[in-house]
Amino acid sequence: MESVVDGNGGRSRLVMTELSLIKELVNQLDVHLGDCPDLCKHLAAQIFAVTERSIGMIRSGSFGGQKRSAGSAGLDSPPLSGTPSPLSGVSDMSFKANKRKRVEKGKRQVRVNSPGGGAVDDGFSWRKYGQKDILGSHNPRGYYRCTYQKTQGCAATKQVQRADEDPTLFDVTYHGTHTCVHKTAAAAAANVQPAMPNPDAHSLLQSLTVNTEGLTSGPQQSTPFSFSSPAVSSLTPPGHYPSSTPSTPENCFGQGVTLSPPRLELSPATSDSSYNPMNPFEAEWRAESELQTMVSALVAAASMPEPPMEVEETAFSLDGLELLDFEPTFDVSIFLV
DNA sequence: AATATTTGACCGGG
DNA sequence: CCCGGTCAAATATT
Repeated sequence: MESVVDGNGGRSRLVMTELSLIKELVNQLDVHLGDCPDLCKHLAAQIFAVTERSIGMIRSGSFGGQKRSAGSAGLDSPPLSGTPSPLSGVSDMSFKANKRKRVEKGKRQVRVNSPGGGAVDDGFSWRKYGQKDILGSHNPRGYYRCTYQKTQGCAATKQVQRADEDPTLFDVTYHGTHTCVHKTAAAAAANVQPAMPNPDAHSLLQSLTVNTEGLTSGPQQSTPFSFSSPAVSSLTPPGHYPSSTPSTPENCFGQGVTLSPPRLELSPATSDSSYNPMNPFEAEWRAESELQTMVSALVAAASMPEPPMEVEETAFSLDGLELLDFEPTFDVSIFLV
């Protein structure tokens, strides 16, 4: 690493402050989980808001002085189009000691275990729109988009592919963020006033470990993070967009979801040689995106009557921001009952 | 009838 | 031209 010529460090520090705040809020939430549901909800909402704000800070740019795409900032769909995927598992080499995995921006890859061997339900409703045989893989890859893409302009997408080795395992890659509002979840979040916060929320909280070390000194790579213009445009009903304050997060989790610590596995043998340093801001953004997702899960857990949500542990790490191999891969096991 | 899946065509990037 | 991703017509499901 070279000397960290700041310029972004300031903003980084800001974001870190935000993260610290989140941490603190989580602590409070943890403390009050037992007694006051309302307060908990409030705290959760606050956490969500702060997270959002941080994301906004990162996204609104003004890195090194220039602001990028200020107007179209409302959209939170990462580059959906225009970014191919070098991420494909490819190759038979299973889990080599390949540290840095190349995952495109805005993607979250997880490995899902579906004992039933069948459809994997992650709480969202998807609509399949394609299937492809993938080079080097024995099983085809399924392409899904959010059911509400048409009606709500939700740009979330996922790809599901059965693992070669174990047919009960699925590699799921999520793209984009849900902007839709699942009825059931929405109803739950709106009405349900759980007299007693479900215990699972507590464990979720405990595991919500935000590791901010390494975030301190901002990297110097000053390439402005430019968001390619979202492709949602026309689908999005104007006037109704969670541009800054999504009062109803996409906490549509309903089924049992188990988050386990990030694990390095399955690496695309893509020419790692000439890797282009992933934009550190992008790393931040993605990191926070993960956070947001978890917070959403938290909110969901806190407001749902009796979710079968089991949480083992979730380690969330923000370090590696200066490194290129930031690895936001989560391991998710979904239990269908 | 409306909605979801299947499947080959199509398209764009590398 | 190959490959991964998406479209869309045909088909299946409800």
